[in-house]
Amino acid sequence: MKRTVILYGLALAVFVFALKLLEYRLIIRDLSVEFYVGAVALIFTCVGIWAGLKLTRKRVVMIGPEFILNETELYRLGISKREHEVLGLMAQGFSNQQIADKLFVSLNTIKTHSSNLFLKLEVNRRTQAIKKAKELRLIP
Amino acid sequence: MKRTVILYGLALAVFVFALKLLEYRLIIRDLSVEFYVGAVALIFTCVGIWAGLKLTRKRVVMIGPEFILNETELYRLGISKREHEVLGLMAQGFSNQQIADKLFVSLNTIKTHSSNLFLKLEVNRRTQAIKKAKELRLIP
DNA sequence: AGCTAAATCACCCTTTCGGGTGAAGGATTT
DNA sequence: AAATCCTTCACCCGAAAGGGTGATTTAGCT
Repeated sequence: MKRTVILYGLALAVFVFALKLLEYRLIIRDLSVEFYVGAVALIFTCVGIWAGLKLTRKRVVMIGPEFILNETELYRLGISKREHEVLGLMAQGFSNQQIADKLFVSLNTIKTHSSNLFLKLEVNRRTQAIKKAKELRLIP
Repeated sequence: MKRTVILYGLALAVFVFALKLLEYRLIIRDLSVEFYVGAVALIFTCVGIWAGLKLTRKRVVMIGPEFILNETELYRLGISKREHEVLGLMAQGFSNQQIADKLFVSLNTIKTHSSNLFLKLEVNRRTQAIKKAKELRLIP
C-alpha cells in the first residue's frame, strides 16, 4: 500500500521532470497544451488501471479455497478437540473403525465421540453432521 | 466496454475544454504547467482505477458460490439421471429410506442405485461418495 | 483436596448401509 | 428382432452406524 503510493508519487515527479526537459529542449516545437494534457491523461489512466488492479488482485486470490474455522460456533456447541478431530475425519469419508485406528483408540471410543457429536449438532446421521459442520464452518 | 471507451474519450475532451477555459479566463493567475499536469494526472489516475475496477469487477463477482455441473465427468463415469438424483439427496444427509419416500420408489431401488453409484465413483461408503462427487463437481 | 469436563472403553440392541445376485418391464439403438 | 441401458424391485447376509447406559482415568480449575 505505502509502496504503491510512494511509487505513484515518484512516477508523477519523474514525469513532471521529463515534461520540463521537453519544454526546454524542444521549445522550438510548440507542442500544444492539449497534447501534453492528453499524453498525461493517457499515461496516468494506465497507471490508475494498474494501481487499481494491484490493490484488488489480492481480494480475488483471497476468495476461493480459504477456510476460517468458526471457533465461536465450536465453543457455543461445546464441541471438544477430540470430537472436532473425529468430525474432520468423518468428513473425509473414513469409517468409525478407520478413525479409531488413526487415533489409536478403540472403536467404542469413536462411537461415543460420534454420538456426542450428533447430539451437539442436533443430527442423527453422519452425513447430516458433515453437512451441518460445513455450513457452520467447523470443517473445510 | 464500448461505453467505457466512449465515456473515457468524452471525459478527456471535456477536461481539455475546461482547461482551455481556465487558461483564457484565469490568465492573470499564472498557473504553472506542473499544476496542470499534476491535476490531470491525479484525476485520470482516478479514472483509470475506476475503469480498471469496472472492467474486472464482474470476474470478482463470478467467483464465489457458483456451481457449474461437470457434465463431462458425469458422462465419463456413466452416471444416470436417477443415480445423480439419488446422489444429490444423499449429500443432503437423507437416509436411503427417506430418499425412497421422496422419489416414490422402494428402499431396494435406492439401494441398487446407491450400490451402482459406489461402483461408478469407486468408493464404498456414502460419505466418500459425497466427498468425491463434490470434488468432481457433480453436486454443489 | 474436591469438582468438573474430557477422554477412554465396554456391552447391549436396533437400524441403516453395503455387497452380491437375480429378474422384470420399458426405452433406445442397431 | 436383438442387444443394450435404465429403472424398478426382491431377498439374503454381514458390516457399519446409531442409541442408550454405565464406568474409569486423567487433566484443569477452584
